[in-house]
Formats: sequence, structure tokens, C-alpha cells
Amino acid sequence: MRTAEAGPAAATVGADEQPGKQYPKYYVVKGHLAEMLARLSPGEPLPPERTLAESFATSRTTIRQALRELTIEGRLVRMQGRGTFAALPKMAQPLQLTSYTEDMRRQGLPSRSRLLSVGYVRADEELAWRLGTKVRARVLRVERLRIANDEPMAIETTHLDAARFPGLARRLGDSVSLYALLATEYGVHLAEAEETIETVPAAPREAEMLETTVGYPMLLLTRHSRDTEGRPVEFASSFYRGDRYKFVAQLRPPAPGTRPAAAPIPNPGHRDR
Amino acid sequence: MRTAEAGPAAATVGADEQPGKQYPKYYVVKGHLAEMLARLSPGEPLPPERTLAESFATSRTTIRQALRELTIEGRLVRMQGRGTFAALPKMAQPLQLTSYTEDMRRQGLPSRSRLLSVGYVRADEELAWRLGTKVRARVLRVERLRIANDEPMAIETTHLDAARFPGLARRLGDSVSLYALLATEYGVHLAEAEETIETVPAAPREAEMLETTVGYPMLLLTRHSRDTEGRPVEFASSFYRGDRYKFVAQLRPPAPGTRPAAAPIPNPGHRDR
DNA sequence: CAGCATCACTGGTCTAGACCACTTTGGTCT
DNA sequence: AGACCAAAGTGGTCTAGACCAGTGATGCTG
Repeated sequence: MRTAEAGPAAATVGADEQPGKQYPKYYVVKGHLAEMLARLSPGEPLPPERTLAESFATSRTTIRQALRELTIEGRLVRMQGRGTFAALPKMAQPLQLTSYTEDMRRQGLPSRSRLLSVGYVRADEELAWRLGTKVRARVLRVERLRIANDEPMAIETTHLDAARFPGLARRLGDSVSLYALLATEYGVHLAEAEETIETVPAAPREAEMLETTVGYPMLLLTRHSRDTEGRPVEFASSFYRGDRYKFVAQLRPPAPGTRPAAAPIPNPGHRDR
Repeated sequence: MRTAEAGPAAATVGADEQPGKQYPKYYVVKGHLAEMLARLSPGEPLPPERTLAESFATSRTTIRQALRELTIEGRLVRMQGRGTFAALPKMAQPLQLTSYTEDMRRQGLPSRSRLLSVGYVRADEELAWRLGTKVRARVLRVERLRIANDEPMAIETTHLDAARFPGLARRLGDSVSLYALLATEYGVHLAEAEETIETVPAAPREAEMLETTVGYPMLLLTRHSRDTEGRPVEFASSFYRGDRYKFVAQLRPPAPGTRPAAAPIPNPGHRDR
């Protein structure tokens, strides 16, 4: 389906690509694969790597880089031992200050969460600042796996001031809404939050739990929320697969007298994970 | 500084890493590199790939994968022909419905934009829906490069209904605020927008203009905004380097009577770029 | 028949080495 | 001095081939 076109690494571009800028070879291959892919329905398989490498007269490495990008774009799903398949489009997740449990109920999706771990840690400097506690204060750390449509969606790690929410650890469980507990048991209602979004590569643990590949881009959401009195309540971070999810925010123009919208914060350094 | 540790690909983890799960070798290397990196200040160089490969007794490929992830995380900056250097932390960019020009002025940053192209295209189905025009209507397409601190920050492509804003093309120029023009010349004020955020790999053109590497993760922001009468005004998408920027949104709880927050939209298919 | 080993086939990790593209440096020629 | 050129050194792309790890079908064994 393609002539040999052997040649040095320079990647002389095939006749069906515009000349000029000299694209990397894998990128040209990616284009061809995207065409093949466009003719498939979600779930249908693509040929295995070795076959593609042969039919494009290239090395497996090159094919893999092309497939990697298509996977990252959410157009392919790959499973070791199984094969490579056309993917469903990305899911859009609303960015709003509501509980995950409520969100999902409203969307009518089969969803739940699994409590991965509950424990206490000592606040380091950043955490103390975020939660308004002293350094080395006891902090409740809750780790949950969000599941939607029977697929792992996100890993969420929440930190709360342990002194302020006594007995909270006992009340947690699979599919229990943390926000509902805060409201009913402690009378704490969240009023505002600052959420940051960035992309980070998947660490082995995250990759395994979210059934993706180490190093693939994830979306990391970090939420810092306050209650109706302006006191900080939770500091949480969630990892989502970048190839499966995207986020949607509703924007409005800032009220005239709003604060100068946080300068280009040269942030605290890099989290060690 | 490391014994030979010859062996098969299984990546038997060194004595200084926890056993158990068997991490990939490059990931162990990454950990060591991160330690070295932690002792450097922004701008200081790391040894070249070939040297690292030798001192870690591994192949260059393995070193490169480790360096790649650290770069994606924004901890390293790499320049062909120059070397590898410790990076400055990511910049936080506010997510709000204001003009870029205003934003930057408020932050007091040396910033500007360069007009890359202005032209007309015909609305395809999606674009027509987004802008409230007929299919094949004339659409103004404006492409700009956002520059902050003399570094390219983002590529922004904006689409507007050409019939609604006659003569707009002529009025544009480098560092001209589009939102200001819409307000002063056409009396159109933006009132709300829906912005989606996702991660995509850099295409060659984007990589070149933003001085990064093809395939590295970018943050793609897609903005769909409406004026005070609820009419759609612009449809724009912006590419940011994922290793340099992150976004911050201010969240509030949804007003009680709000619409059910857009279901998990199985979106329009994949854009061809 | 149920259970279990085996094997072929998938994607994932790793190696060693080649060449390309770009930057810097230092030497040479004008 | 200044302009030019060549070489060395950097990261980027590509190859060909090896082995690892998970999947599922095949066929054997109890």
C-alpha cells in the first residue's frame, strides 16, 4: 500500500505531502494513520505495530511514535496483548464547585468512587499555608478513585485539617460524598475555590490505576477551596487521563471592582510525587 | 557513580529504590536526574545526554525518555545545539473573560502580540453552528502570536462572523485589542463564554512558533463566547506550551436554578489541524 | 467436562549505533 | 579588525533487533 521509499533519516516527504518545511517522518506516517483511522468506528482495530512498520517501510520505533501521539490525542486506545483500536471522543467534564457525587447523579451516569486510602500526615509548609493550620499539624489525607461508566476516571487526593473535622475518617466509605458530609456533619459549606489545571506525565502508580501508560500526559487539577466564612477547607488534587477527558469552564466578565486577578504567580516549586 | 548492572530489559531496580512493583529503568533514572536537578538554580546546565548515558550505564534512548518527561513537567529547558538547563517554574494564567491585552496590562508585564494572518474562510458545519451563521458564510479568521516577556506564549486563532463586523480586518494590527475593537467600533460586549481545556501534542508549526518540540504536550483552550444579548460572537482556540503554563479558574457554587451543567458531551469529532 | 499448561501474538521497554540540524568556538583569511 | 569557514559538540530523528509482559486461543490432562 506504499512503495519502499527507503532513505536516510532526513525524512524526504512523500509526494502526497507539501514540501517546504521537511516534516519528521513519523509525523507523515501519523497523517496516513489518521486517514485510516478516520474510516473506522470506535472499537474497530488498527493493524498491529509490526505490520504497520512493514507496510510503511519504516522501523517500529517510528510507527510507535505516530501511534503514541494519536493515542495521546484520544483517537486510539491501546491495550497490551490485545491491540490498537479506534477510541471514543474525549469526555467533557464541567469545572464547577460541586461534589463529584452530585455532578454524576445530575448527569445520570453510572458512577461511583472507591476509597483507596485514609490516613493522617503532618502538614509541611505549603500544606499548612493552604489549610490555615500550623506546620506539622495533623492533616487528614483521603485518596479516592473516581469511576464513571465502570472505567477509572480520576485519582483524587484530598487534604483537610484533622482537628477541624474530628471523626471524619470513620464516616468515609466508598461512594460517600465528602462535601455532603462536611455540610451535614460539620455545617461547613464551600463557597469558593481556586482551581488550577496543568498537564503532567503519568507516574507508574497513576498509570496503573487509570489503565494508561507511564509518561502519557495527564490533566492535573488542583483545588483550593474555602467555606462561606472564607476559611480554607480542603486542598485536593485530581489526576485525569488527558486522552479521555477535557474540562469546560463557564466564564463571565470580572465584576468591575474585582481584585487584580492573581499576578503571574511564580509558584511554589515542583511537587514530589 | 553507578555499577554496571548489566542485565536484561527487566530493569531490576537499584538498591536505592523500593522493590515490589518493578519500575521501568528510565523512570528510576528520572528520579536520579530529578535529584541532581533539585540542586541547580534556573538556567544552570545539566550534563549532555551522552555523558549522562555513560554515567548511568544506560543507552541514550533511556536517558532521553527521562529528560523528556522532566522537560514536559517544566523542570528542564532543552535547546538543540545548546544544551539542557534547569527551568523556571510554570506561569499561572488566569481563566477569565477578559481581553489578553487588558490582562497583561493589569499584570504589568511586558507583553504584546504579533498578527500572524488575517483572512476569510467559509464556515463548515461546526463553525456555522458556533457562530450562528449559515454554512459556507464568510468567516473572518485572525491568527495571532501572544508574546509575554519576549517569549512566545500562545498561538491564538479567532473566528468571527464577517458580515457582522465589516471592516474589522483593516482595523487589526500587532498588539491591537480585538475585544476593545468589538466594543468601540461595533458596540459588542462579551458577556459569557464557555472555555474548554485539553491537552494535545504539538504539531510542527506550533512547535516551531512556540519554540518547543514536536509532540510535546500543549494546553489547548477553546473559547466560545456570547455578547450581552446572548448571540455568539467569537470562536477561538489557543495553544499554550504545557511545560510553561498552567491555568487558574475561580469557582463558585452554581446558582440553585442553574441548568444541569452540560452533560458529558460526546463532542464533535476530532479537529483536523 | 473442567481446569490447566502452552504458544502465538499483542503492545512496552531497552540497546547500540547511525545520521541530521543547530549552535558555538576558534582559527584563518582578507 | 572584521568576515568567513570549519570543526566540535549539542539535542532530534531513525534504524534493526532483542527481550519483557499481558491476552487469548489451543489443546492436553485429570
